[in-house]
This record gives sequence, C-alpha cells and structure tokens, in this order.
Amino acid sequence: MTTAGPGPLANRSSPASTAKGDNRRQNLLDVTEHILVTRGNAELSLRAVATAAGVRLGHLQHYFPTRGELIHAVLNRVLERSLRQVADLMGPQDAIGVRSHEPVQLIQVLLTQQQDDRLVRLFTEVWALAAHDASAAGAVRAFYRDYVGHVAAFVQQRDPVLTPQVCQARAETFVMLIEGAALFRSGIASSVSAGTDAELLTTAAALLGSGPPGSE
Amino acid sequence: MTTAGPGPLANRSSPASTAKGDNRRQNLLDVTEHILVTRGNAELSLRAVATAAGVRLGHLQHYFPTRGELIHAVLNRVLERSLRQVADLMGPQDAIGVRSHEPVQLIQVLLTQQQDDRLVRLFTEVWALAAHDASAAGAVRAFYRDYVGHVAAFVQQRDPVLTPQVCQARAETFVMLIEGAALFRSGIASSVSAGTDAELLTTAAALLGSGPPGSE
DNA sequence: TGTACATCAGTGAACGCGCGTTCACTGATGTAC
DNA sequence: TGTACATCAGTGAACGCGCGTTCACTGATGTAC
Repeated sequence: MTTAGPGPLANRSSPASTAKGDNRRQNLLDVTEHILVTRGNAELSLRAVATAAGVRLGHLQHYFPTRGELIHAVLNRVLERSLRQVADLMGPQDAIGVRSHEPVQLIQVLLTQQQDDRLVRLFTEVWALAAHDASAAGAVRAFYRDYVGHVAAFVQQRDPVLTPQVCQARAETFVMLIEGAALFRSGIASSVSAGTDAELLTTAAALLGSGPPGSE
Repeated sequence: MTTAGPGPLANRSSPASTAKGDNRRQNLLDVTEHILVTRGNAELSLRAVATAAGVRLGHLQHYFPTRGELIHAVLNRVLERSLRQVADLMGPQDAIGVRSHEPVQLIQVLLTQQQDDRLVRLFTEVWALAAHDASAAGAVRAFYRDYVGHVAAFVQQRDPVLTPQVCQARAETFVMLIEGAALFRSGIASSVSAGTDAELLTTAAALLGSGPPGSE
C-alpha cells in the first residue's frame, strides 16, 4: 500500500518525509488554508503564512519553495479531503453490500456541511483558481468527475434498471444543485427562506431516485 | 432627476459626467473586466489595466482613484447588467400582461448564456470577492435577492394558486440549480455528459411550474 | 462675440513598501560502518 | 559503542521588482457674463 503509485500524492516537494517534517508540512497547509478562507488568494503572501505559522520565511520555503507549489499543495489537499468525505458518504458498502444512508439523510448531511461557510469560501477560491490556472483546472475537473462518479454509482445501485447514462445525467444535475446551494447556504449569495430547505431536499432526493419507483 | 438619490448609480467617482468622460469610463471598465476574466483579481494591477486600455496610470486614476473603487465599479456594473438580463428574460410584460417566454425556452436561453465561459469566470471572481469584502458581499446578496425575486414573480404568475412562500422556495432552488450548472457548463467543474441537458431542463422546468397543473 | 475662469482630460515622475526568490549558513537528527 | 557523514530543520539577510498611491503639471473643453 505504501508503494503509492502515480496518484495526487506524487507531487511532493523537495524534502523527503520525516515524522517531524510531515507534521510541520500539514501545519503549514492548515495555516495557508485559513488565510485563503479569511483573506483570499489575492491577499495571501508567503510572509503572512510564515508569520501566522510562527516560522521564518526561509523555513516555509524549505517545504514549499515557491508560492505556486504552496497553493497547489493546499488545493490538492482540499480536493482530496472533500472527495474522501463524498466517498465515505455515498459508498460505505465495504464488507457487506449495504448502504447505510437513505437519500434524504445523505442530502441533509451535505446541506449541514454547507452551513459551515469556511468550506464554501474555500471552494470559491478553488473555482477562481481553476478559472485562471491550467494545473488547478485539471485537478478541479478530476475532482468533480470523481464526485459525480460516486453519486452516479449510488443512483445506479438504488435503481439497477436505470441505464448508466441516466444515472450519470441525474448525478451531474444533483451535483450542480448541491454546489449552487452552497453559495446560498453559506450566505455568499443570500440567505435562504424557510421553505427552500424542503423544496431543495425534495428536488435533490428526486434526482437520487427516492421517488416512487416506476414513476418516471 | 439629476438629484439622483441613493441608488447603485450614486457611487460615482470624483469627476462629473461628460460625454467623453463617460465613454472613457466605460472603456476602462471593459478593459478591467477583460483582465478580471482572463487573469483574475489576484493578478489585476492598475498598470495592467492602464496599459491594456492605452492610457497612462495617472489617467486611469483620474477616473478611479484607488484600486478598490475600480473593482467595486466593475463589480456593480456586472451585477446591474446581469440583473437587467434576468429582468428582461423573466418579465417582459410591459404594455399588455403577457409573458413572451415559456419556462423551457427561458431555461434554454439561460443555459446558452452559460456556454460562454467568460461570464461564469467573471462570477467566480465575484463570489470570491463577496467572500472577503464586506461591501462586495452586500452588492452580491442584493443581486441574488432581486434575481430570486424575478423568478418568484414568474412562478407566481404562472400559477396564482401557489402561496408566495412556495414561489420563493421554488425560485431559490431554481437559481441554486442554474448557478451550479454554470460551473459545469463553463468547463470549470467538468464537461457535462449528453443526457444531462435534458435532466437539467426537466428539473429546472418543474421548479418553474411547467409540470401538469395540480400534480403537486 | 469676446474674454476670464473653472473644470475636465490626460501626462509624468517619484515615493515607500511588500512581494517572491535566492543563497549561504547553523544546529539537529538520522544512518552506515 | 563510537565515529563520520549525509540529510533535514530552521535562520537570516539581501536582491530586484512591481505594486498602489501621491502630486504637480499641461492642454482641452465648457461656461458665465
């Protein structure tokens, strides 16, 4: 398992891995993420990160030699973590082939996560990065491809009669709706009114296939 | 009429309005918008704007004394223009009380606009700005409030039996879906598969109330 | 019609500052023999 | 167990540059009388 392979973990920076070094690296990424959320990419400087982390500029650059490497590292970590959450939520069918979540529960978990505006603010930065940086764009597209893939597999399992194409279409529409909802629920767009949660839940659940079977 | 009042047009910069000055001002905002789309807020500098516009730095600052004023001016113009498009699309009931668009047509127009990734890239910057700048956040929330308001009015007119609360909930969910779809259709998230357009159209149309009447 | 003046359009140079990057360095920790 | 050496953790100073902002300025255009 430790032979890894050419996954997203392959783009390590110069120093080899040490227990102390790994902790420091994660700590530096934590700090970078926090500044990205609170101040945005435009105001993120290496000096600000170093100061907030309590290290010297030169030390930060021992781990992330350039600003670009730091940004890409934090971007990849965010996407990997989010994808892992989606995978845990959509497909915990490990030993036995049983899903632990019904669509409505599942959607409610997703919506609860969106109440935390930190993650949503982070994703607005991710989208903006993807819009201007080719490397970031590739990582973001891969993330959404896998995200949609997990949802499609969930839909397929709930209703094996559906064609893969229909599952894919439902999954993509579902993710569109969830990502759009994030903008509203985080307060960036505007606060949602009382009845919207119910409407959103119904619409999203219908896409996952929780409606009466054969109603389509 | 020149007493203005506290509208969005009130935040004029120092110079009074002249035909030549207004043209120059709009031209400078065009150039700023273009740089915002292609390079992003993080890489937008006053010198880059001035150079691209073919004027001197000092001249740019004659119209927009600070970077912040330039950004806010372009933000407000983008939001006003987009809202005007929505208003034209959702409610052309001027003289007579007749809508010219059916839901499906209307949605197709919205989706076609999203194929142009320039506007979507611009909005990723707008969301990021709103996440970190209090003034921008207010403008963006006002924009989405009005956007949702237009949609809600459309839904209400199509089915007067619905309560205003239901119309509001449907409208908010509709806008969530459309904004999320923008991420995918612009290519930022990932390209959509063939069947997704149909699924998206059906879901969005149902929210606008184009389903068989009384089916709810 | 002409003159005086205010305002606007546009130029040019300079400022202090924070930025990312480079590099030479010291101490700590692990590793090979 | 001890020694030598490579590697990693962390420091410190300096660099050139582009940045936003300030300010004094000249010419063009409008306006009042």
